[in-house]
This record gives sequence, structure tokens and C-alpha cells, in this order.
Amino acid sequence: MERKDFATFYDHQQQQQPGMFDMSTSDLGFMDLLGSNQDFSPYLYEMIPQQQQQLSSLQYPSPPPPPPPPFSETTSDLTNLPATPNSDSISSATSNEAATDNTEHVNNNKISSKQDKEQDDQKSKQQSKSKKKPLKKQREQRYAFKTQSEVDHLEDGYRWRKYGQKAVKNSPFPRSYYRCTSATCGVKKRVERCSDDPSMVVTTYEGQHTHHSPVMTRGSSIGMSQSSMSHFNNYGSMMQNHYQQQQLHLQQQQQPYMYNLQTPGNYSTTTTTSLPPSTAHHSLLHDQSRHYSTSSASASYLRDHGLLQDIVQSDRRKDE
DNA sequence: CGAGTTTGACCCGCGC
DNA sequence: GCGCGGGTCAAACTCG
Repeated sequence: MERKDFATFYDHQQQQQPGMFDMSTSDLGFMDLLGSNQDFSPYLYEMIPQQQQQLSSLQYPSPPPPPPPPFSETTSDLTNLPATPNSDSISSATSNEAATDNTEHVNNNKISSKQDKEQDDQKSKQQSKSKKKPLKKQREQRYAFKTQSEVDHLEDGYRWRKYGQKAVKNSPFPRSYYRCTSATCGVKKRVERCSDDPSMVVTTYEGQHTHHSPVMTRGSSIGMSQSSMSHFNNYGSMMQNHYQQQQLHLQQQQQPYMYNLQTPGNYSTTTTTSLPPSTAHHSLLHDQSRHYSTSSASASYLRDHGLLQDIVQSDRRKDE
């Protein structure tokens, strides 16, 4: 079975619009960058239409698993980025905090008596009066990856707890909601299958991990090197670098190269890349040599994270 | 028994 | 205002 990974990036800072996160249709076969106004936006906005077309016609490799969202540290590139234009609406509260507040309100309604509920309603009315424009809930930055896989929930080195599942409109496949099991980490991810192509799994990460992967923290067990860890920590930079690579290769009009990587899991991987054989092959072999000897599924996925270098952003969605 | 999953109910935002 | 769809909660359940 073939398996290909693609990535999509969203601008969570902007108000979510219906269909904005619909990744199930037209963008198969490449990764999208949806106007992230953090790391990737400068490249995004500088992209000319012709380049967009070229990019969208390419297939980009990223063998299993879909890479985890960036690990957040105080020294992270992502956290040092300038504030976004929309970031002033809610100054310090993250979307998770907002969600928590909201949750508390919901729970109060469930537990409290009818009288209490009315009081809550009155409170909320008063709040809405005092605030002319209710603050819109902001979301963490989102990173979505399309992965051709038989299994829905792909291992990425982190531990996830499923907290919901919903039927998706116009799709026979449900969407599953996961939260990072770490108490201090509010990262979420959604997993759903493309209705158009059931072999494609769309995994959307929201937020940044505030901790290392539970697999990687015991890194010696799987041989995760320091340089590998830095890939996670500097995810944004990686994306930039990869985009620059792609731009260069587009200019050079290189032919894509095909690689076939057998994995010990439920699938094998066929990777198409426009990277030179030396580069891409080195990436694969490098990771294989590091992780291939392990027997766990997680490790078999993790060994491929090095191909994050191969991820490239493509054209901006029109419906933004 | 703790951790994770399932699932129905609920809330919220948005479009009409 | 209403209905719809997305997202979340939490009790019940399963599993190791």
C-alpha cells in the first residue's frame, strides 16, 4: 500500500470561516499554506501565481508519520515571532484558556439549578452589554497533514486522548478529536478521512506542545539524536528552509525522484520528491539507520520525521 | 484501578 | 430568531 504525506497550514489567528478548513477536496497531492502570518507568511505572500501553479502540480514527500506540531520552547523561533495583526483582540488568553472558561460555564449550567442558570444568563447578558464587541475566540496555530494511510490515528510520538467524534457533513467518515495527554499541554488534533479519497487521512494539529514527546524524552531508547530534536523545536524554520529549497529546485526545473520505502507498519511508503537524490536519499537512510531497528510502531513512524525538510508550502487558498 | 474510548447532549458561531 | 454544523463535555464503558 502506498502512503504519502502532505501538510496544510492554517492561519488560526484569523476568524475561521466555513469551508476554510475543508481540506478534503481540491488540494490533494500537495501541501497548503493558508496564510500563516507567522513563520511562513513572508514566503506565502511573495509567491507569484506561476510559482503557485508549479508548486501545486508537484507532489511532496513526507513519509510516515505526519510530523508533530512544533514543540514550544521559550527559545523557539515560533514563539519569538512578531505579533499578528489580529492578536490584539485577546491579549493574553489562549484559545485553550478561552475554551476552559467556556467549559466551566457550560458545566455550571449543567450542574446548577434553573435559578442559577437564569442568573448565569443575566450575567452573560450583563457581560454582553458591557462588552460591545464580544471577543472572538482565537485558535492556536494549526498544522494539517494529509496522509495516505489505512489507519486513521497515526502515531507521531506524542500521546493523545480522544475526546470526541463527530460525523462530518458530506462525508461518510467521522472526524475524531484528540487532546495531548500531558496535563500542561493543550495541543489538540483532529483526524478525519477525505471523503473524496478515503485512503487519505487529514490530521490537523492545533497548538504547540509544551513538552517533549514522551517517546523522545526517553530518546535514548529510540536513538533520537539532538539534531533530530531540533527539527521539532524549529519546525517553522524547517518549513521555511524547505520552501526555499523548493523554490530553488523549481528554478532548476529538476525532475522529481521516486523513492519507495518499506515500513514495518501497516503500510509502505512511496515518496515523490523534487529533491536531488542525494539529498532525499540521505534523509531517508539517515533516519532509517537511526530508528529502523526498533520494533515499536511509534519508532517506525518517528524515524521519518527527518523528511520534514521536504515539506513545502504551496499556494494560498482562495477562500481565505 | 487508571487510562483511554465511546457517544449522546450541549454550546457556540455563522448564515439565512 | 432559527437551524445547521463544528467543537467540546462528561458519564458510561472498555481494556490492560
